[in-house]
Amino acid sequence: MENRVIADMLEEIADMLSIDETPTTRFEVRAYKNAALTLLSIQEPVESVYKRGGIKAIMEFPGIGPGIAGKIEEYIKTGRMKKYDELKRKYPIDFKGLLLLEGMGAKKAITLYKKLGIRDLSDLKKAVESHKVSTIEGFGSRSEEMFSKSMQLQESSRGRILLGVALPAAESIVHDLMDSGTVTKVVIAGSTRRMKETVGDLDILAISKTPEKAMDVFTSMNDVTGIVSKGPTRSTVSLNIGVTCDLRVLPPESFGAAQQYFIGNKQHNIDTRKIAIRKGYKLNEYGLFSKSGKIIASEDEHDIYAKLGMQYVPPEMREARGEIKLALEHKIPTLIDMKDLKGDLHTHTKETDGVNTIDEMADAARSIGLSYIATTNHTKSLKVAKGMDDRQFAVFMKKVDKLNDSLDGRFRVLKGAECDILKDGSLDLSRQTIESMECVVGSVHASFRMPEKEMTDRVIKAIGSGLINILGHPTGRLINEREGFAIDLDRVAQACEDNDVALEINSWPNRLDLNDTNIMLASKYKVRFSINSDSHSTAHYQMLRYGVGTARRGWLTPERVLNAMPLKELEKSLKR
DNA sequence: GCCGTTTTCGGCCCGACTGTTTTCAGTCG
Repeated sequence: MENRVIADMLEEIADMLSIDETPTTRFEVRAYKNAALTLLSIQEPVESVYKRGGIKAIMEFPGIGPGIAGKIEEYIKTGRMKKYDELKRKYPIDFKGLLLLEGMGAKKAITLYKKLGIRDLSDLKKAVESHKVSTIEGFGSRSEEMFSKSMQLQESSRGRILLGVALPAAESIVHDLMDSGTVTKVVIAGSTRRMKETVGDLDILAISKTPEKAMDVFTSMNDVTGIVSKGPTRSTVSLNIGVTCDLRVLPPESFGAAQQYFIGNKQHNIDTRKIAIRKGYKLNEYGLFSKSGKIIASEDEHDIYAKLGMQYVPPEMREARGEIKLALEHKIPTLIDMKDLKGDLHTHTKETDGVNTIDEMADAARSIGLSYIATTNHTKSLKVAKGMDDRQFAVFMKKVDKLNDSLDGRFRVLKGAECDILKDGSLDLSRQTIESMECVVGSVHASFRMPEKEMTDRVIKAIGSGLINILGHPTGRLINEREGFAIDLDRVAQACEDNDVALEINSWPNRLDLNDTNIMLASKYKVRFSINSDSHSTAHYQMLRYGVGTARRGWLTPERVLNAMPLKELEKSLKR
């Protein structure tokens, strides 16, 4: 059972309690919401926490006390939660679906249910189409329009877009604004800035002497499909990629505070504000203020953290996963950065399903500042990708030798393969072929649907073979397309530690596998990680930044990253 | 309902915008 299930129930309890608001329920509502947030942020299923340490162990988590822990226990034991059921009988509403809509909160949802019997999105759609919603007190034609627009947007985008779509889009907006000369400073904020794997909307912050003109540029960009709202300080547009984008124009003196505030995430901000309060300050999006209202810091984010006695927190870490404590202790690690990458250990060529020659791949890698790559074509069982057999690899490796000779030490191509880990855990090439290679990625590409134990045993057998250097895309998930396969990552990471095998962070925006939380989980073991592009063309190297972003979200330092090593050191490390 | 470097009672993050009002509730980030 996923923690999300229980978190959703707690969230709904909060929604339903919020309707009969009294001074006491107001904070009860907040307590349930906080507990839901906590559940979403913990990696271990709360069910196994409970099995291990009972109700006491659940109460260890912040925001979960005896009341809510008791309800979680009840749900784990009986599959029901009395309080939830009682409230739900009173309000049989699909809060989760309805509250995704712009301008819809719990109170409006309940009003719509009481007056019109609306329980879910399809009810609401009918009511909006027949203009019944605007007959209700407190709702007007604008509300109707907004709900209608929001439902359409949701249908077309189904929520969130990939970072690989969001970041280039945000960068292009930044570029357009700078180019127009209407802004003097502009930055990306929000989950895009935190390099979250999916993004629900874009946030851009700017300083402008001519806000109206900046907003004109913003709302008339090519990619804009509609204007949701437009004002001098804030405008929102819909983009053709299926999400909305906010532009906020800010006074220069509060640009730092605004960044701190709009980069988020929400819980990180709340925690930071609490630190401010403890110090007798007040923190908001305009600055850090003393009790008397004197500005302590505001122009520069770094100053704000410093004045709070904290180390600067890189945006990718701002997820309320313990970074606040580290910042207070001045123990924020120096995270891996793009410039730390010396090479790329997972690339393909036209011999299999790539589009470029090995010469072109090497050349492109060198031109972005890398000093080596491993060429890792697919193996024979992956027929769709024209996987190669032992004989074909022998021929190809001669070509690589020749290329390396001609490069004369200016760049190095390591011979390798992305070798399929077959159903029984054996490898898709002969031992002899693999032993003649320098860097081998082992990957699961078929028979995904195995029970967890079987899959874990399969992968661990490959790790223990002493023949692979890197476990490729370890969970096999495809964001918004396919769940990862069932695998016990603790056991896999332990096996990697024992056999000196690195775990891949695959940089494809629809993979990002391992993801941030799995990186944190695996980091408990003495394993290295390899941030690879899995390039199938020279253009794909640019995806490395998504892998690096994900590694930073997982708090990785360069020392833990295999391909942050200089070539000499790497070669030693790859010896099997 | 949760929580404790002013604590086991009395607080709980905060400001702005929107639509619908005529002074504000609800929603959002």
